Amino acid sequence: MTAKNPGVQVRGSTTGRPVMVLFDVLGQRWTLRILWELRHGRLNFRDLRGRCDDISPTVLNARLKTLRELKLVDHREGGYAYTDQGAELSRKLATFDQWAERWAKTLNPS
Amino acid sequence: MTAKNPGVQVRGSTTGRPVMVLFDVLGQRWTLRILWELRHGRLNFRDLRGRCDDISPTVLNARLKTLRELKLVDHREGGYAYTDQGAELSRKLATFDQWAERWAKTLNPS
DNA sequence: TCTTGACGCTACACAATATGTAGCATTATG
DNA sequence: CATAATGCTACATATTGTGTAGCGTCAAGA
Repeated sequence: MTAKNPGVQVRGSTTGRPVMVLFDVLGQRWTLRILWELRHGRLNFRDLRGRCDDISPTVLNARLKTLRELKLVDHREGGYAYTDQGAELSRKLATFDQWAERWAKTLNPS
Repeated sequence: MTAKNPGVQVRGSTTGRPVMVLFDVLGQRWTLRILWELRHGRLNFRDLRGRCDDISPTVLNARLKTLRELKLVDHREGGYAYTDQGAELSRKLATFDQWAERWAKTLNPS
């Protein structure tokens, strides 16, 4: 499964519509989690892996490769971090946190 | 892999933090797509399947089951549709569309 | 009362992906 | 040199998804 650029056809869609490309990559296991954990700042491979409950390095590497290709994450001295675009996306993901808290309350009013 | 309620421990996380539950389910293949397609209004199983590029019915059913358990989707006469909570979430997803369009332009300035 | 068709699935064999552990190659440090 | 940290890769096993067939229920028409 290779990440495709938006504008190109993608698994599960014949449109190549950018949002489909995004959903395709976010819908892979661990991608959302990785983006979420990078909010802690630039992290090296092993630290990021630790934050992600010791995800298999095979998968972590595959996801990081995709995220780099899609210019959501970069890799420099010191480790992995958001690009500007990735930071924008992560700000969107951050809003899911508050939403999920409210959602959880209505699900488990306990 | 069963969907767990927020507040309960979840695959890939020891916190049970609600946003992790959300990322867990959104990170399964097809979940984002299914939520996206439901923006067309209430759809029956076969129509929804058609919108999702004829996804395997096995997976569609599994995802719908999870989404119903998490009260993001309901199933009534006429088919599947968002709950109020699901509609809130889908509004968040809708903003990804515009974002992805801009992102695509910077990726492929063509 | 017999089709016929729509619908919501389930079964199942096969294919693709993820997991988990080991460990290699490179670089820096003592 | 030896040691340790880092960024991975290899690989066998386990989990998940795919794709096709088709079943059971219901409702409408002949």
